Amino acid sequence: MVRGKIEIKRIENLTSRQVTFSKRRKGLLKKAHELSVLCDAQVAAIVFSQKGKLYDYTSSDMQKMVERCEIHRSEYFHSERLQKEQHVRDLKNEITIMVNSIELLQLDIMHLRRLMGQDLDSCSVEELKEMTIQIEKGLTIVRSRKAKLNEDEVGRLKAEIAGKRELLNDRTRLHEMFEEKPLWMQSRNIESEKNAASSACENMNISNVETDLFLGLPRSRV
Amino acid sequence: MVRGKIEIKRIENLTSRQVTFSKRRKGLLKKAHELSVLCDAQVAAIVFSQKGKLYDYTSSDMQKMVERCEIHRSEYFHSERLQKEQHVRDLKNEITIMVNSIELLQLDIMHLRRLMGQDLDSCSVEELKEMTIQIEKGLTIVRSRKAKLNEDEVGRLKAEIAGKRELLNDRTRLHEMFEEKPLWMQSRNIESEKNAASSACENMNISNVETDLFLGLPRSRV
DNA sequence: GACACTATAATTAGACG
DNA sequence: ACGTCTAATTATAGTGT
Repeated sequence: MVRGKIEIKRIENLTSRQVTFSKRRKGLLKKAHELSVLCDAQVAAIVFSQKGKLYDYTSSDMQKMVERCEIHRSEYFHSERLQKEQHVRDLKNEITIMVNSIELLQLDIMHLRRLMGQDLDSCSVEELKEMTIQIEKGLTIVRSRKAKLNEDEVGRLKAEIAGKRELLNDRTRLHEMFEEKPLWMQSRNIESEKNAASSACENMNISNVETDLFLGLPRSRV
Repeated sequence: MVRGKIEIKRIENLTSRQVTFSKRRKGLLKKAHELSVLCDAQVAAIVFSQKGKLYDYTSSDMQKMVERCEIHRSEYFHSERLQKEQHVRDLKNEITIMVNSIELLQLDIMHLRRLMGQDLDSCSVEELKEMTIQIEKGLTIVRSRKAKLNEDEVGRLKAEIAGKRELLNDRTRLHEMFEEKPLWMQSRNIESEKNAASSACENMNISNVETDLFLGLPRSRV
């Protein structure tokens, strides 16, 4: 066999292959380095042995570039991650706050429902006593509010009637001044005045009765 | 100048540098290929020209490895991302449900609060009338519940007293049978019986009065 | 495995087209 | 920008230590 020349195909002899690997690997990395220096280029040469061991050359620019890329990627990844984690934390906080709100509201409702006569099984006599007082207070307030609204309405109606009566008086005086009193006018006016007065009285009585009733016994209203 | 030998440092002449880049680059990639074939190794050689153009060689194993790595990474990234997005969606759904719950609870509370006499300004006379009826129903239920508890208590106490009295009678009879009646025993027992009876009576009276009052006028209790 | 030696193959600088 | 030629350099297969 002529010393030197070989075919480019897998070397079957293990020792020979390992030796060649060592020599040529060194040569490759050297050439990669020479190329990057001579020509000012970015060069990377990476070799894994069959056993998985790594041998490599990377020009400084290449290394910087790869590093920068990695840093960028990991920084972006990291910041995106942090942002999302913060978002999740915010949502969980919101949920916690809501759970608390709901619990408070439910307590509130439970209390109010009991005041309306629901779920009284767990209440003691003392609690029931306290609740009765609270309900009565509420009832008093609702009733007085209703009474006030009714009184306001009565006042408004009275004022309306008073206004009409005055208008009527003015008209009558006007007719007297001109001594023009046709029968129909006289009788009609007196009649309407009577009606207005009595209906106002009726209204007043009704509202008074109602007001009295609101402050009195509930049963007596039926 | 001796033809051939050069120093390993940046070639200043542009043309010369470009020529050398071309020749040596080709040589490097060829050597990378030869190494991978001869020694059955995974080899990658990557070169960027100054203009940013890429020239590379990667042995097939290397390429597969890199591809597999990328696929794995992107699959993992994708699945992680999907999982997190689903989590965020779940949290948002939870919040929506809670917001709805809170709104419903608040409506409930608003109604119940009005029944307890708060925020009545916006209520019409008709609404107030309806509310009064509701409150009275609630009040009746709370009162009858309280009355029932009190009656139960009274029943329990009466039974207790009856039991004690019987026991006392038994003992007295026993003493009569043996004609042993020391003064201290007789007096003490009668006294305790009296106390028990009177306190039970007191309780009964109070509960009767209270029950009557609850069904009567609120004002009359003050 | 690593190193040294050496004959020979392979690469390539410089020049020219 | 690329191919060719040529002399000289460099890399390395085979061998031995």
